[in-house]
Amino acid sequence: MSKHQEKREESKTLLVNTALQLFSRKGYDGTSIRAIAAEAGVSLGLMYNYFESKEALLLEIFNRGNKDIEASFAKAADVPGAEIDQLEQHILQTVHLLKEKRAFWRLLHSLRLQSNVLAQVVEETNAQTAYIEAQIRQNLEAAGIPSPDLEAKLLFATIDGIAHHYLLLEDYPIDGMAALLIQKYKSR
Amino acid sequence: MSKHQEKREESKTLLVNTALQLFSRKGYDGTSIRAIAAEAGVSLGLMYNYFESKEALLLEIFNRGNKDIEASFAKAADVPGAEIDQLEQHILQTVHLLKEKRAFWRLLHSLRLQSNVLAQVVEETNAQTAYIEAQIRQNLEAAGIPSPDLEAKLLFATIDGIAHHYLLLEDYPIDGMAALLIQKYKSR
Amino acid sequence: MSKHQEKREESKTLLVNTALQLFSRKGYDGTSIRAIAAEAGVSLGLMYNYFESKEALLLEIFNRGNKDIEASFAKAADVPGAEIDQLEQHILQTVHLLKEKRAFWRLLHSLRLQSNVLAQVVEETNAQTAYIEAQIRQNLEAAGIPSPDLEAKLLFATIDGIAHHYLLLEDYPIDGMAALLIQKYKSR
Amino acid sequence: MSKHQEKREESKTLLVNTALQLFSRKGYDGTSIRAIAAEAGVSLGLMYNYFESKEALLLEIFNRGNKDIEASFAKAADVPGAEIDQLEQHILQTVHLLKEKRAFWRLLHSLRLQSNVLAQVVEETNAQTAYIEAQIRQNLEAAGIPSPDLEAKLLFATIDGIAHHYLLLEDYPIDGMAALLIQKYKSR
DNA sequence: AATGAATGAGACTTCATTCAT
DNA sequence: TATGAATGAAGTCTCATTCAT
Repeated sequence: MSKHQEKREESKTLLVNTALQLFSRKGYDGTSIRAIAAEAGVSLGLMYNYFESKEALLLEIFNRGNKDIEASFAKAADVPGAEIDQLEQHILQTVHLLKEKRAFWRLLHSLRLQSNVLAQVVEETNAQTAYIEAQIRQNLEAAGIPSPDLEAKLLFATIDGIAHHYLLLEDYPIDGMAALLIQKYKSR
Repeated sequence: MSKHQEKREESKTLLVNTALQLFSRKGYDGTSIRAIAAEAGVSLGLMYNYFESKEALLLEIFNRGNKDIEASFAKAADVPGAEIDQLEQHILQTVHLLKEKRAFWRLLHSLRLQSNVLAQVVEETNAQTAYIEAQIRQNLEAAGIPSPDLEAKLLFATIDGIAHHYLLLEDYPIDGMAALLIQKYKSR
Repeated sequence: MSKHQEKREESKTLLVNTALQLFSRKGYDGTSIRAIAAEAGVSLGLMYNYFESKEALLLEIFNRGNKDIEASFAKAADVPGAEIDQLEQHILQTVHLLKEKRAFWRLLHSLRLQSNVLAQVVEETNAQTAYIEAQIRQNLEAAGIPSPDLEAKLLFATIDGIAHHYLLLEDYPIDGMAALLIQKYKSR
Repeated sequence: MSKHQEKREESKTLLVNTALQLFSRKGYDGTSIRAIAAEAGVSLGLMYNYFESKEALLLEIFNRGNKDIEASFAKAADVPGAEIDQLEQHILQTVHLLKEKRAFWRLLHSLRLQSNVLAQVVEETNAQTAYIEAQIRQNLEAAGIPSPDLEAKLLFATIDGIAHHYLLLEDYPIDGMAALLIQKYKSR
């Protein structure tokens, strides 16, 4: 990669990260391009050298975020083990990601119900979501649990609910919650 | 009630309901006053005869919504029964409310993470939320379940997660989810 | 005058007086029809039964105010006396009117430079103004003062300046100012 | 100064001057941002790149105007001479300023009685006003004139009245007025 | 005559986006 | 590439005025 491309990549990453922080804190509509540029310490117009529009910037945030998630889960999926252990791994992995990418998850959860802003983004995230749910279902099925479909949905909803509360509240005991949830599945 | 007051109340309710539908579908920021007026079939300025601002309109939506919720749960709380039965009642009641006031819940869930628009509204809803969680904890405690605090948080997160998915997706099997959840608590 | 007409006149006067107070305090542009109606304790629409528009109401205020001024000066003009005494009378009369109709004068002075609001009103007041100045000039001329034209303009400007400061400031020593001004003309 | 800063300053000054002309002609409330932009030949939104609000633009007009006045009087104050000559200088200086900055003075006089729009602006101008009056009083006192306080107020009111009439009327003989006024003080 | 609900033009302001430098 | 001045559509809100009751 040339010096030039490196610098380009650096600026892009700076803008993406700055935008993510602001979108997460103030919301997508509540964050202006000007504010992002100011916070990043670059000029207003620079953003348009890298992104076609505000929405394209958001899209890039999601692309990178999704890539991170995928990578994280892909790594976890390679670990062999009993189905229940895989569920445990999934839960712990989710908690880990939530903590590490809190801003991204906040943004995702805050935009999930705003269909106006995000046809394309929601598509992709829904696909990922469906995939995760399918994996959970397979694990439950393999573990011989009855009505694995509803059970998968239930576990998924529970994880999502915990995530949402963690993102919403300060001092949410997410580790305790994860441990309790895992224990419930182990004790069956 | 005078003719004028009747008309007033009618217009207010029309605006509140129209705004709720649009806020729920397009988001608060994505819905303009003009759009609300057009959808309601009234003039642009009418809203300002009844509400001080767009935010005041939102506040009224929440006031009415919170009143509905309170009334619904107050009625349910009177029903005596074993603690587990009360949990069952609470879950069924929540499902009932979700179905009946889908638009309101969508709005609430979509705004929960937007700290910019909502100091006051969030306050009140959080208070209600905390109260519900406390009730769940009491029930769990009375039923002799260990670590009732985390358990309450877990049940609450699960219900919230189910609600969120119901609000997010078409054709979510919420009744099946509720039944499965109830069964889990009954079988302990 | 019929009972009906009396009541009509009463309502009109109430609106005129209320509007005068508010226009004087908050300015013409800063006072809404709604505010006038509220302050007068009548309905918003009532005003339009008596006045064609907000501007027509202002016009009526000026008509009545001008009538008062005219009457006051007409009475004073009848008093015979030396020319200097007539100047004294004029000054004292003006001070008297300023105190008695402070709100009206404030309104007049605040609108005199706003050509946008008031073609018609300014016309009439200017006519009166010219007439008063002419009278002053005649008196000065009769008293044998040189360049009576400029002198009249000067005295007029002085009186107007005193009036303006009286209307602008709290606790302006207008009586002392009048006495000093009179003394200057007497001592010539 | 950079190219950007130059352009910035140019646009700011263009807007300030255009706004001053329009405010002076049509009044502050009677002049819309759209009208200012159109008259200046720029876009509607440009103003907001330089001023926070319409009121901030007005404030800038006053800041620049006050600076001009201060500079003008500061220069005059340095000239030594008898007290009466200083009064003469003050009067001539005022006339000069009135002619040179007619629009600004018209605006000032038209806003002086509108307490609603102007807390901050009026403050500063009042301070300047008080200072000028105090200087007049000192001169009169030094010249041995009795009741210098009232005399200062009288002279100040006279100058203000002349200014007001000059600003109000076309073809006002302000030079003749100034000469006459000066002569009165010289002949004592 | 009196009421006040309803209207809609127009005001101020924001902000994503363009483009000359 | 980087800058930031400039644009103008669109948003919220105000208010004089109309009109059915």
